[in-house]
Amino acid sequence: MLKLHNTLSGKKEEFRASDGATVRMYVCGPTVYSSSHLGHARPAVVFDTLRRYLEFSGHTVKLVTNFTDIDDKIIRRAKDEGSTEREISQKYINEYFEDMDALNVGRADIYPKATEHVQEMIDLVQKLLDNGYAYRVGEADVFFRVHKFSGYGRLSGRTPDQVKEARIEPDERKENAEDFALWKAARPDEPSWETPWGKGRPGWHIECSAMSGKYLAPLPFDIHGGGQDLVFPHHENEIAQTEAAFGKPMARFWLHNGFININREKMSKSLGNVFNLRAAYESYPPAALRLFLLGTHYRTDISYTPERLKEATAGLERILDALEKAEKLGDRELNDEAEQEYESAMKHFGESMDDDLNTAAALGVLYGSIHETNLALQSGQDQAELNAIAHAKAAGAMLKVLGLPTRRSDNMLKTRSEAGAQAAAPDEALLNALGEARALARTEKAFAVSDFIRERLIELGYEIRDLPDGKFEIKRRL
RNA sequence: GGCGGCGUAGCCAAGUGGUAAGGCAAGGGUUUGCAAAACCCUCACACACCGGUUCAAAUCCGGUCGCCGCCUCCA
Repeated sequence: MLKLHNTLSGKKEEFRASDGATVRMYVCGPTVYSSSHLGHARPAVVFDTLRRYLEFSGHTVKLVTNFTDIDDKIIRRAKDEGSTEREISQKYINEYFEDMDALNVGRADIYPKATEHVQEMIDLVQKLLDNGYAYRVGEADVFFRVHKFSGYGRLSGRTPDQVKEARIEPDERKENAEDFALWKAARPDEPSWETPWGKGRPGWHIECSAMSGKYLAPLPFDIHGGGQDLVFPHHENEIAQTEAAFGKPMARFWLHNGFININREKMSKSLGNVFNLRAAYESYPPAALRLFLLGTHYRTDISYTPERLKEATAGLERILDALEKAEKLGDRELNDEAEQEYESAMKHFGESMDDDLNTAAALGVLYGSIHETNLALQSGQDQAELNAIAHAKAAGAMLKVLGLPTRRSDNMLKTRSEAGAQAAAPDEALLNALGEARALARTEKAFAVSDFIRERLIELGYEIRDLPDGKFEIKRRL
C-alpha cells in the first residue's frame, strides 16, 4: 500500500485514488522566462517517478502541468529583448520540453498555459467577488479577503496574523495586509485583458486554481505537487481561492519536493550559481543527473556537486555492465527458484517505493539485484545463470519505473556534445580493427604496442577489456 | 521575530524503538602479461553533544551547539 507524505497533515497517509483507478495529478510547472535549471529538474523527475510508479502499480494517471506564460519577469524579458511575451514564453517552453525529454520525464497529458485560460480565471475571480471573498480596489485591482476564509494557513501552518506581520510594504489599499492579489490593474505597456471590472492581468496564484479546476474536475483531485517553496504563499493561496469559490477541498494530497543547493549554497540568480540543465548535459549524461536526483529522498534538500554526477555516472556503468552480461545469456524461461528471486527483489523494491516514494532505498534494492546478477554470472552454473537472468530482469523493471536507462544505446546516456557529434563517432569496424591489432600485439608479447593502443582508446573515451580466449570487448565510457 | 527542516563512516545516503541498507572513494586479495570489469575481505561497539524514558533508542522526551530553508519572485 502506497503511503505518501501529505503536507496538509504533516504525516504519511495511505494513498488511494479517489475513484480507485485514475489518479488526477497537478504539478506546478515553470514560469517560462529563462532556461530550465537544476531546480526545475527535481520536481519534474520526482513527480514523473511518482507517476511511473502509480502506473506500474496499476493506476491510470492524468497529469496536468501548467506553464506560467504571463508575469512580471516575462514582461521585463520581452522588453529587454525587444520581443513579445509570447515569443519569450514559447522559446522557453520549447527548451523546457527538450531539457525534460532528455531526462526521460514523460509528457503530461495537458500543459495548459495561463494566457489561454484568462476567461476561466476571470470567471473564478468574478465568483469570488460575487460571494464576498474578493474585493475591488482602484482601477481594476482585485484582492482576496484572507480573514474571511477560515481555513487559511492550514497547509503552511501560518495564521493570517503571522502573515500580516511578515509582509513587507503591503499595498496600503488592501483591507488587510495579509490579503493577496487575484487580479492586477493594467499598467501602460503591459499586456492586459478586458474584464467586467476593468482591464488588467491575472495574479500569480489564480491560474492554477482555474486550470486545475477545469482539467481535473471534480474537486478535490488526488495529488497536487510542487517545490517546497510553493507551500507558502502559492499553494496556501490556491487552496483559499479554490475552496472559497467552490466550497470543496482543492486536492487530497499535497506533495512537496526539497531544494537543490549548489555546493551547499542556495541556488539563486543573485549568487550567480544557477546551473542550467543544458550546461550540465554538456559534461554528464542526463541519466546521471536523474540517478543523482533519485539517490536522495525527494523531501530532503540535496547539494549538487560535480563529484556526485561523476559518482552517478559510475553507478550507471556498473548497472549497465551487469545487464549487458546477463543479456548475453539469452532469453531463457525462468524456473521456480529464479522466479522467486525475481519476485523477492520486486517485492522489496515495491516496499521501498510504497514508503513515500523512497527511491534512495529502492536504489539499494536495485544495486542488490545488480550484485546478485554479477555474482550468479560468475559461477557459470545453470541455476546461477537463471538467477542472474531473473535479477537482471528485476533490475530492468526497477530501472524502467525509475525512468533510468537499461541499455547503453539509450539517448539518456549521451552528453549534449555527443548527441550533436553523432556523425563523427568512429564506426565499429574501425574500433574492432584496432582491437584486433592489439590482440595480435599481445600474442606477439609486444606489450608496449598493445598498451599504447589501449591508452589511446581510453583517451578517446573507449575502454577495451580482455576476455578469456584472447577475445576482447570495446565499450564507450559514459 | 514567526514557521519548518536537518546534523549517520573520507564523501553521498537509507534506516523513526530491537541491536547500523546501499553507492562512490580507499586498502588487501582472486583474476590478468599489465590492466579493466567482476567477486571476496577490510572500512561507524557507532548515528552532533548532554541528560531522561525503556528490558531495549540513531530512532521517543527535554536541553545545548551547529547548518539550512520559507515568511519577497523562485522548483
